[in-house]
Amino acid sequence: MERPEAYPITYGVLGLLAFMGPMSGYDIKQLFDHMLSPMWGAAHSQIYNELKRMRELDWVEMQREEQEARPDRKVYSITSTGQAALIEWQKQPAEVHQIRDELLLKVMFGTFAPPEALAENLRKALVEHEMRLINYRAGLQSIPPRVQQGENTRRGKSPYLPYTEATEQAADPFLAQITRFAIVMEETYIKWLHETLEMVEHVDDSC
Amino acid sequence: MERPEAYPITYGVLGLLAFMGPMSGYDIKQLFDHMLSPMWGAAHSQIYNELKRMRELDWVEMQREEQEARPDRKVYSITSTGQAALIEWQKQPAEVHQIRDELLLKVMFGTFAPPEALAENLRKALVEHEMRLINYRAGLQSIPPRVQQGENTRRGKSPYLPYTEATEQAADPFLAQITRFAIVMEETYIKWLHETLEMVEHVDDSC
DNA sequence: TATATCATGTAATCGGTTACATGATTAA
DNA sequence: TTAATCATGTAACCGATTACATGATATA
Repeated sequence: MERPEAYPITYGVLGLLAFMGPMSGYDIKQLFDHMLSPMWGAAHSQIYNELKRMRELDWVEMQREEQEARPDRKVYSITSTGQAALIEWQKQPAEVHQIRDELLLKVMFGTFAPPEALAENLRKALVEHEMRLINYRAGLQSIPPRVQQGENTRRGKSPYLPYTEATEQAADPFLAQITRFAIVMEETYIKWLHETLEMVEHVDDSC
Repeated sequence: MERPEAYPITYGVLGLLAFMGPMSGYDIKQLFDHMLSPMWGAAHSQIYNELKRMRELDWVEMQREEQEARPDRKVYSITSTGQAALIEWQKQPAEVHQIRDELLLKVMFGTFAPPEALAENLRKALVEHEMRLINYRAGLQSIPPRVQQGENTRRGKSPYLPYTEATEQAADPFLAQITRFAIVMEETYIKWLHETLEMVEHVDDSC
């Protein structure tokens, strides 16, 4: 079997360009951190790599935007080839998710942990996940002001959502559903962390 | 800062040796697939790499077990240096979990998906996650018969769990808690998949 | 004064996956 | 007869992270 020329992260960047309209690598990094953090993470260096890859594939094109006293912005937009690639990707089966959570390993081997050390790790995770939950609840939907909606934007160009006043008014239902995912998963995780912390603290007591 | 000489996967293998007693690389791979799948995955090649790494660190030692008509088994056991490393790891802060789920990317950019393609992916994920749930419910606890419990096993060697009849009788509480994690997360995921599938099918109807 | 933001890239490293390699036994 | 299981490893590749590199402006 041939190696694929693109990867999930590639389509993450491509999807953002299709969804939000033309923007720079820097903008994409911001959006990745704000919108895609519950699904996929990326360092800025990787985003620039993917943009390079996609230019070679003719999935995106670049226009230089000159600025005084700052480095020029390179604004990328999706091409029709890119649009087709995005749809093609949607037709392919998705790789099933594999968790890689170090905290779970530490809990699994909790027998070998000083209880206070494990409790400390659980509390740290609680803080982190509660912060995430707050952020998701505050609304992943709100689009950062920097990125303008161009004519390539989802609202005018979606090939599959019918154009009605309802869909025009409402926030994107898929984005809403992703936000919901992030929220319910964080809630479940947090509840479990509380349970686990209680368990660890009880073991601590009985010593 | 220095690069660490070991990684989560390293401690996954080390933890299994501490928890279950001495075993071969092949056994470890089986256990990884059966016990650690909700936390971390590993190819067999990587497990052999980690064993090599840990031998160099003196965290494990190897004894050859000769067999007729089959390749010799190399049985690894944790050393006292390894025990110390495992405890040291528990004292270090854990990296916070980052999700990388391709299906979520596809849902996020669902506007660009032919509805039937997205629905198909959601149904495939439902089957997969429901199978996982069944497996987790059936009991991750049940230890495969191949691996014997040696004297290095958790029940006799846990430095932090007091030796009582209660803990002796009960399954390991940490393992139970991991099983619980796997179950509640799968349940939440599945519920969300149903919701999302319904949404996608309704959009489909309105066309 | 010092950190954060804006803005784009390259280089080095490495964990993790896939493919390659071998070969006997056993169950469908 | 085909595939799975037992059993261990090496080699190639690559996605992803970290560090290196530059430099102006604005805010604390």
